[in-house]
Amino acid sequence: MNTDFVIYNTLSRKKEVFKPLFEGKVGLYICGPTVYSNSHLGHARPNITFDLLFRYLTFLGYKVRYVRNITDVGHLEDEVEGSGEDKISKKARLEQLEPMEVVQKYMNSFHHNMGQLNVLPPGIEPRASGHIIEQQLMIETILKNGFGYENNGSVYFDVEKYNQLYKYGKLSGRNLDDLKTNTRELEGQSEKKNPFDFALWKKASPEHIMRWPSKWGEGFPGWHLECSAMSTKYLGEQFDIHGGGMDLIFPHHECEIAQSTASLGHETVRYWMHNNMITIDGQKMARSLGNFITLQELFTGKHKLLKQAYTPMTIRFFILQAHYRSTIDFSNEALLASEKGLERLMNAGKTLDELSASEKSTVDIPLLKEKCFAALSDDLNSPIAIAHLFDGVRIINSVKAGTEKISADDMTELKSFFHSVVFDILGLKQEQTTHLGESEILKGTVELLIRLRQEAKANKDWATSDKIRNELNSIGIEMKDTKYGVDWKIKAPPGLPEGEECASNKKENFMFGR
RNA sequence: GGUCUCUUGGCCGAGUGGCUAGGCAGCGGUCUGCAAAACCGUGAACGGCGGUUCGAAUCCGCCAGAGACCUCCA
Repeated sequence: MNTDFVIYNTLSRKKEVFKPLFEGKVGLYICGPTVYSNSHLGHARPNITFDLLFRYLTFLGYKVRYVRNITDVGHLEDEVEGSGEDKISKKARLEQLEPMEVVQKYMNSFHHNMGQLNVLPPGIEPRASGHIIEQQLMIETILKNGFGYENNGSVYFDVEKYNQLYKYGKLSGRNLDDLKTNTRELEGQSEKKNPFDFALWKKASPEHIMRWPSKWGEGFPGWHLECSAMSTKYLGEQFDIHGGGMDLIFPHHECEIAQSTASLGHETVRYWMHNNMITIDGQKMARSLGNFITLQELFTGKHKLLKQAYTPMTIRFFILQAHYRSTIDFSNEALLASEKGLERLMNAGKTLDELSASEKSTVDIPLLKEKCFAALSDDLNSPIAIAHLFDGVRIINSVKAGTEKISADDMTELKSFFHSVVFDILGLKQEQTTHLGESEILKGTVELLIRLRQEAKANKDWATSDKIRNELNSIGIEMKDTKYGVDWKIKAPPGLPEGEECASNKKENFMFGR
């Protein structure tokens, strides 16, 4: 493979050939979650996108230092003086928990969900709360360099001053004049020189429970500082790639650039990558908009918008079927299409192991492979790569059917290619179909019925065998004869109103016979 | 209001100045006692109006619609 790996750099708004700072090594920093509630479908997107990036870089032979932070200090909900309260402490009050208990709970839940989605853990997962000193030191440097000012126990970044030497707004394509006219004036911003200045350190009000001592008084770090401090600590004063959601471009990443530049005198990030949003009815899915579906809800089907449960791999495949810089619109139809498509892809993987080789190939495996990797190297074009995989699926099935032939060498090549792309790079996996909550009694009963039906079939007693299948179907158990045996699953029980909690689509691929 | 992006067949989604995206659904077939599944094959699209061009869905302009950011957000 000689193709260059090209990535879209938000900073230049162009695709650029990726050249790491140090030969063979990549420093990668991803903005992780703020852990104050369960992860939703929207969170799956950056994590899967950058998991794909990490996996692909690794596949290309790079040694990747992969850092993804956990925000556990809490960003301010608003800046209204006196009522400033961060998300984590607010949640803590509601749930009567220690802030760190909340953090732990949702961090665990996040890790669990990521594991289900087969998202690989980063090499370093630093927490903002564990890097207060680093953040304070950075503030001191920024103050020393003249880009910040202290007022009433809080420290702010002086954007105007910064803009005189550097350009504030280069990542998001803004200029300060526009910001001056368009930044909303919020109440109680009298501490700031300008409304677009942002906090580096914020004085904690008496009721604020997350607080640390500092030379400016008790308080907590500003919202953007942790990423600047921690990325520098673990990846150095300059590193290759920084990723995150598009909604973080402004102000979060813009502020990061300003902070890093103000303290170091130069920028730290070489390539900025941003994933687009998941939409629902055409609108961004977000916690603040209340239109989100948690991953847990998706996996269990317990949400009023869900017609059924979707497995983690279906979600992963759904996300990979769109390019990361496009929006994807959520719908049951789209997810169902992904579920079916994924099944087809995975079945082909199994079929691949059953193929027999011929003298010569009638199919072009090297070309397939080349096209697929070209797509991945073109700014991680996973939908195109998947389209080529489906060409591979057709080849596999056609060879199986005898309408195409494949040589032994090509078959080895195809197997290795298929395995690399599907499992190692796209990070898909064969899902263990489990019986979520289904009782052993039910399982035993269905197995008994299957056995009775097999016997009826053996006797060509079609009346009985159809009766068993049809009546099970009418009470909500679907039975299918496959070439490997009998496949059954519980489908949505009839008569349940839309959105009612039900054990729909708990897939049970119990293979009976053979 | 400012900045930016998008508008593709029934649905989801790629891509491109002339050459099949792909998946799902539909349709036709193979297989099967039947059904389903599986597999093979297949029709169908580029918001509207102008312009540039031998040729535009792809480039430019205008219009319409949708969205993102401008406050926390993945």
